[in-house]
Amino acid sequence: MKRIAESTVRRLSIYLSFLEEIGARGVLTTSSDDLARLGGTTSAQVRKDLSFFGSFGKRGLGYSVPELSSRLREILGLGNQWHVCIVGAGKIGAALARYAGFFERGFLVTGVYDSDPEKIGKTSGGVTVKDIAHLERDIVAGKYQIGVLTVPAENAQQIVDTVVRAGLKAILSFAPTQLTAPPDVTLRTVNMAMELEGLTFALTNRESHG
Amino acid sequence: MKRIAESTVRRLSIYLSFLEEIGARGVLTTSSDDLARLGGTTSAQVRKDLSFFGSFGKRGLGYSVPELSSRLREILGLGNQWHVCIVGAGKIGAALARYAGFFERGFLVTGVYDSDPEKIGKTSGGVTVKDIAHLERDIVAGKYQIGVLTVPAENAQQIVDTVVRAGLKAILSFAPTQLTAPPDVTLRTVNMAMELEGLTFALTNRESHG
DNA sequence: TCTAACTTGTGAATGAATTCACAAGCTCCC
DNA sequence: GGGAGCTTGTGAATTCATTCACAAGTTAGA
Repeated sequence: MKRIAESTVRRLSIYLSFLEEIGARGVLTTSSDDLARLGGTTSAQVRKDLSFFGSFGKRGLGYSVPELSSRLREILGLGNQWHVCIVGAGKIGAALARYAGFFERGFLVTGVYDSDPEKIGKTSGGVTVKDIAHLERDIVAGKYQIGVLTVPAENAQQIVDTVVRAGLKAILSFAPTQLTAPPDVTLRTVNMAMELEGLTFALTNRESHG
Repeated sequence: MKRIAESTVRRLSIYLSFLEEIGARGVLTTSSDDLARLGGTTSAQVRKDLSFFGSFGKRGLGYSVPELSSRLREILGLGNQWHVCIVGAGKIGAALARYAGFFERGFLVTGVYDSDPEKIGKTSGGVTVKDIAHLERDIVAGKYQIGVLTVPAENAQQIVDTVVRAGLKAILSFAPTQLTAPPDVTLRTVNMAMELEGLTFALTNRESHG
């Protein structure tokens, strides 16, 4: 398969959530134009994005909402359930652990880890907090496919190294620092400071803003 | 000024945080090569990114850490303090409100709003939760330059419309839905579901992963 | 069956971002 | 002062992503 751009995958997510929304309202058919309007893009872009994976529409008619939803879920790997561990039982970790949206999409938060003895053994978002000393062992045992890191910037790289060594291949980090992982590991970082700086940059430099 | 790509701005943020880190350790000089290694990019990319804004280095020698830090802070608009309101006093809103990293970078969370009477009047992250009915008035009064939205997907677009009407020009949303705003408003969305789907896509389709 | 009205799927064209490659400039040391 | 050794800044080349434009396929109705 040809390499797919990250931007394409992001748009597929957007299309899917739109499809699920209109599907729930009973809409049976849609068009690349509809999908584009909601996703803030163009119909050509929608068709090109989908064309990387096959042809799912009918010329003259458009796309079947249930069918395209199901194909997109499959492409995005949402067919099966994924076991997620959260590392760092702070406020954000707790908020994520109990976030219902995850569950709906097939993500099961089945473990929360922390190093603070004060937190270990207590519950966070319906899950008992485990000692981070057991994290590596649990990953090796195959308990998780995805790790979400909500730890301070100082510890983040070391934890990435640990979970990677244990065999985890997918990591989502909320630590405000740049991290590195081997190429066979997918690592995404959400950095709030960076997002805010994107805003202040725009606020400061908008003599001519598109 | 030429239009600057969002990816460039993101990298500037990375460079800055690296510069501040080594600056705190007393390092006085660095090179595009150092900056590249930490930022996960190339030295040519670093120099190109900086070249959009001027020339800050000395050939043969590199960059002065304090000087480049200060120029980047200026470019990113971090010279002045920014007043931030958080809309939605749930778990994530509370976590953000008390996040110290914001303060260090010059972001002051001076207002938290919610529509739930149970929450109004209580404190969240050191700030008293205000009635969302007052939000528009407070923005019009110039209390905030940046809004952070941690509200359910269903309400998000309506709140965007409200704060935009009130004159806010910079919005960071954590709602798991696609939002639209006029072109003179900078809107960034962090969508956890989308990030996780990026991971499951990679996990599912990695017969050949670069 | 034939035509009109649509909408997809996709090569080709364009546009944007990254990488290359090297001249220009700075420092150090003899 | 002059050469060696670095590192920047930047046009040119390349790679990657988006948009264009239209042939091909589908439906509906006469």
